[in-house]
Amino acid sequence: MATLKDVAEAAGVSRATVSRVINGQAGVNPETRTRVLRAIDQLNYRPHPVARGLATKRTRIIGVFVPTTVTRLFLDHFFPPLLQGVVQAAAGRGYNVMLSLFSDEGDRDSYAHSVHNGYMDGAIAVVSALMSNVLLPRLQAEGFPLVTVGRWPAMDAPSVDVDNRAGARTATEHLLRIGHRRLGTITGPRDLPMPQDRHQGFEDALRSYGIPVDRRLVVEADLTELGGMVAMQRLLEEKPEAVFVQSDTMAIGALKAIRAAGLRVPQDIALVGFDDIPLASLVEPPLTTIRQPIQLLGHMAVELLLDVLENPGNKNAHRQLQLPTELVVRASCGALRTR
Amino acid sequence: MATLKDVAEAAGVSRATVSRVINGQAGVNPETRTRVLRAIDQLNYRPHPVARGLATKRTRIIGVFVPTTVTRLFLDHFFPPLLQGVVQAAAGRGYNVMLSLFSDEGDRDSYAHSVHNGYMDGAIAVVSALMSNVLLPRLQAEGFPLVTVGRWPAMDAPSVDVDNRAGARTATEHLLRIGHRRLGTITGPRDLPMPQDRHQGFEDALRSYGIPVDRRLVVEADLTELGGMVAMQRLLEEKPEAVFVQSDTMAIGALKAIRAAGLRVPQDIALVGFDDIPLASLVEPPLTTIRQPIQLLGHMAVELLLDVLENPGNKNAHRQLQLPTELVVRASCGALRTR
DNA sequence: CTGAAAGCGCTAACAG
DNA sequence: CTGTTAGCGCTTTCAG
Repeated sequence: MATLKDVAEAAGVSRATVSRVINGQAGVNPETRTRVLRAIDQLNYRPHPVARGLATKRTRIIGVFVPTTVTRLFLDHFFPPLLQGVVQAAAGRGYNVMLSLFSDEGDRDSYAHSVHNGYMDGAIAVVSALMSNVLLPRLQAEGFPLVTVGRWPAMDAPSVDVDNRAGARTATEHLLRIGHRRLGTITGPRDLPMPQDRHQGFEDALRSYGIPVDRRLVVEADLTELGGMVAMQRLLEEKPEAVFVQSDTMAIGALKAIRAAGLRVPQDIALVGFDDIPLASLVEPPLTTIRQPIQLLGHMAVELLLDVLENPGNKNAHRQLQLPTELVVRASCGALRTR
Repeated sequence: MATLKDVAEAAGVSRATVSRVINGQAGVNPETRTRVLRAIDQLNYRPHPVARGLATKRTRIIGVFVPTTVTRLFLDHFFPPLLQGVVQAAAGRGYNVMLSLFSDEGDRDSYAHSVHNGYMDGAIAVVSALMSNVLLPRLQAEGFPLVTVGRWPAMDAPSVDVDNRAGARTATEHLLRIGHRRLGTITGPRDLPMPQDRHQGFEDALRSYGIPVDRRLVVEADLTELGGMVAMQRLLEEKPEAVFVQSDTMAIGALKAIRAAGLRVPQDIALVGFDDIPLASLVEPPLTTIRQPIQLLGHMAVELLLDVLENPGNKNAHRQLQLPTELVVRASCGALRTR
C-alpha cells in the first residue's frame, strides 16, 4: 500500500501538500494539485483511516447500540430495516457503522467494550420499551455524542421517534369515522413512554368526538401476543364494538381471543393495530394498522448524530424529531376503503 | 483520557514496560507489574485502539458484508439472528463488528468504501442466493481475509453453511416415511448453489426409497411467496400427494394456492418447507420444516475468520464447515408426531 | 527484566 | 501557495 510519503515523492511535493489535496483544502496551486492527483491515481493511493483517526481524533465510525433483549422480541420487525437505514445513511456521508449489543444491566464489560472501545465518534442507541438501562445516561453524562431511537424520558439526548400519539389518534379516529362508538383499547405497560403516548392519542380521538373515556374499556397488557389474548378475553365482557390495540402483536392475540369466543372480526368486533409488522397482512382478516417509517427513522438518526458531531455548536437544532405514521386500512376494521 | 505515558509516569516505569503489562507479555517483574496495574487502575486507563491499530496494523474490527438485496428478501429472517451470532462471538473474542452493505454489482464506490476503508482485519460475507458478485473474488485475490456464510462455488474461501442437501433429504424422507409416495417439489432457481443442493437432497431421498424422479413433479420458482404460489398452481395438475418446498416463504405461497384450489393441507396435499422462518409456525396449518442453526452459523463464521487472522498458517484447517439441520414436525405434513 | 529510540501514516500549526 | 516540524498513542526492536 502506498503512503502519503510515496505520493509526495512521486509528485515532488511535501506530504503536507498532498494532505491538503486529499482533504480538499483550498489554497493549493491547481497545477500542483493535478500533479498530486495524478500521483495518487498512479500509485492507487488511499488514505489510511487508522492513521488519520489517530491524527484527527475522529474515526468516522458511528456505533449502533442494541439492547440484547430487542433482538429476540417484538422489535425484531423493527431492527433490520432500522439498521439498514442507518448503514445507508452513514455510508452516504462517508461513515462506517459499528454494531454493539449490550445487556439491560449495562454491566462493566459491555460498557468497556462498547464505549471505551474508543473507536466510535458517537452512537445511535435503540431504546427499546424493555430496558431500564444505566449505560446510556452514563455515556451521555461523559459527553459521548448519542442519539436515541425512541423516546427515553430520563434522557434529554437528541432522539428520533415516530409520533406515537398522533398515530394512535389516527387509528382511533378511523374507527370512529366508520361508525364505531363503543371503543375499547389494549395498551402496553402504562409505565413505559410508548404505551403512554399511544394511549394519549387514543384519548385525543375520543375527546375530539366528545366521547368520554370509560375505564372499563381500557385493559393493560405486556405487548406480547398472549398478553393481547388475555386482555381481549377480559375486554369481551364489556362488549366493545371496536378495539384499538397498541401493537400488532397483541392485536393478533386479540384476534384469536375473539375467534375463540365464537365472534367474528370485523363483523362483531373491529380491530386496529399499530406497527404494521409483516405478519399483519398475513393473518385472517388482515390487520388495519399504523405503519412506521422505520428505515427513515434510521436515516434521521444518522443525520441528527452527524449534526452533533460535525457542528458541535448546533445542539439546539433538530432535537427530538418525530416522524409521521401512516394508516394502513385492511380488513380488520371493517372498512375496506375510506376515501 | 489517560495515556500510556501518564501510566508510565505514575508507576515510575517506561512506556515500554506498561505496554508489556497491558499486552500480558511475559518477562516483567511481578512487583513492577502490580505497580503498573495499580496505576492503570487509578488513572482508569484504557489503551486507545486507534493508536494501537496504527502501531500493530491490526484493528480488531471484522466486517460483515451484506448484499443490499438480502435486506429485503427472504433472508430477512436469516440476517438478524446471524448478525447477532456474529456480534456475540466477536465480542467474546474482543473484536468489533463493522457493517457494510454492498450492491450486487460491486461498484467502485462500495468497493472503496467497504474494503479499502482499511479498518477491517477481515470480513464475513453473507452470500445470498441472489448475488453474482465481483467484489468478493477480487478481495480474496488481494489476500483480504474472508469467510463466507453460504456456499459460493466460484470461491474457495473458508465458509460456513448449513448442510442443505442432508436437510432436504431429511425433509423428503419424512414425507416418505409417513406414507406419501407421489412427491412433488418446488425448487429455487436451479442455477444457484443452494437450490441445487436442496434438490440433490430431495433426489437422494427418493432414490433411497427406490422411487424414480418424475420431471413433471419438479417445478422451479424464484424463492418468493408469489413464486411458490404460481409453482404450486402448476404442480396441482400433476396431483402430488405431498410436496417438498425448498423454502418456507415459497411454501406459504404454495399453501395459499392449494387453499385457493379448494384443497386442504395436509389432508389433500402434505407440505414440508425449509428454513423455519418465524412465520412458519404461525400460518395455518403450521409448517413442518427444516430448521437451521442460524445464530451458530454466525458464531462459526467468526471462529473461522479469527482462525485465519490469528494463525496465518492454519489455512488448511476448518474450511467449508457444514452445520446440521433439524426437522421440525408441525401440522402441514400430516404427521403430528413421528417418534 | 527494563529503558531508549524509532516509527506506524496522517494532520496541523507555523513559518516563509 | 508550500515546506518544516511536531506530534496523535501505542508497539517494538535493540541495547543494557
